Amino acid sequence: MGKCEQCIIKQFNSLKALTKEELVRISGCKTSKKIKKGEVIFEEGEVLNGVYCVRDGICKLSKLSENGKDQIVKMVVKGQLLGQRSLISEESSNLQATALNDMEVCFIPKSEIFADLHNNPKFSFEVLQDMAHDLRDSDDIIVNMAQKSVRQRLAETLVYIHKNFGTNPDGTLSVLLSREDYANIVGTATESAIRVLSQFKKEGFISTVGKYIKIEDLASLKRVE
Amino acid sequence: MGKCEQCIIKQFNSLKALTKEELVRISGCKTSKKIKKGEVIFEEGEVLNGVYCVRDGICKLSKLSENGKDQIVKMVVKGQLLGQRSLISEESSNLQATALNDMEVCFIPKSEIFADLHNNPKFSFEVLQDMAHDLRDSDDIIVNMAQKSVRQRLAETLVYIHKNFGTNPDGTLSVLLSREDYANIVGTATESAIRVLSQFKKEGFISTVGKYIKIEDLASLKRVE
DNA sequence: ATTTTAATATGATATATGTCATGTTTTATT
DNA sequence: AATAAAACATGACATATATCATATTAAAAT
Repeated sequence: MGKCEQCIIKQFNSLKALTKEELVRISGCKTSKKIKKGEVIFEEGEVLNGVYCVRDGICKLSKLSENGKDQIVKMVVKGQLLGQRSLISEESSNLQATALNDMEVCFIPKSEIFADLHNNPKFSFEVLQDMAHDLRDSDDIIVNMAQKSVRQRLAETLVYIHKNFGTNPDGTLSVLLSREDYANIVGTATESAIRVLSQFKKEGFISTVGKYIKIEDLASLKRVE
Repeated sequence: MGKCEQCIIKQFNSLKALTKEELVRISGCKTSKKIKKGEVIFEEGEVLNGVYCVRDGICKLSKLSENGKDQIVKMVVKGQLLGQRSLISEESSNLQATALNDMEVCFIPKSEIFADLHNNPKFSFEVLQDMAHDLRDSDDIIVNMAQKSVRQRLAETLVYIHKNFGTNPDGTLSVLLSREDYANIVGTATESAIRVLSQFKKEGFISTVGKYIKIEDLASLKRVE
């Protein structure tokens, strides 16, 4: 099992603020885990006893609505921490985490994180900044949900995924989502998401390579009204 | 001007984690301010040089959407801190704060807050918990926006205001919002908000006393489908 | 007190989106 | 390879909500 002190992944999250000694200590009690595509990492209502540091892959965070739909609230990729919010508020998780492709994560027990949060102000400030950033993102999502059309939201989702999660060598979006996933991000019916994507295809904004989506006209997608 | 060490308000927010000495120091450089109903406390894009501790009154945090509507994302009341997210991320504010009634706030300079965030882990943990809580709320709002009807969202808004901001002696909601405000919370057209509120009145779920709304049947409002 | 302005209310209609049905294609399973 | 099961696609129609128009009422301003 790899050592946290030497792991590059930590550069991308708050763990970078830890000292060498703290990392060695954490390294000693962390557990690595492989998670298969589609597997649930934790469920809504589950009590988390630590955080996950995502070494590879991507997952979705969703919340079941009363109408039976599973609204996707956020996606967490390689480099990011997973479960920090629930850990800090010491409540059970309000979201379910599901792997969107094969993942590799390290689980760090709560006690270790808490120790560092209380002893290393640099670390807790990093976590604070992280959450402040998430909060800003949430505000934007709320405004989009409330004020924009499905067409606009879907266009923005594609642009967001392109920008943040990148593309494969052939230019297709590296994250593979089902039409239902797209619907659950945007907050619409699966059929509506399908229709809008078909429309984007007709308009030449996107193309599809098998199940993968390729953005053909980013500028137009950004301009969608 | 009152002293922070003796102020009861701090019991309701993260400032309670500060030591007596820290409070005395903050007390020395804070400034009190009265804000009239309708006044803007800070604008979207404005750089905040500190946080506000709300001693009295209530304000709305909103974000202007491209379609010209001003989506209300959160309300901040007496006892809470205002502007902490922007302060921590060291970005300009992504939201505008507007007083919903006459307010009394204390402004605490950024340097003081930062000093304590870096030196008092109890304090920074309190702020962390605060933000974790806000994040959870945001998740819920996103799901509601995405999956519930205007009628449901408006019913929930009334229940939320009733529960969190309380009532006047005559039972009316103590927070006075225009129909436009309700529309901007729920993310709908003003006319739609008016229609739904009229409907609630017809159904006997609420009544109105002048501009004030009184909840007559909380159970039914909670059950609105 | 009168006028002006803003807020609330309601009808008529347009539009976006949801729902249901059905067909096709792709992916899994035997 | 054949079958079953998902995922994707599209039409027809229902419904929620937005928009525009126009009253009515309440609050400000003169």
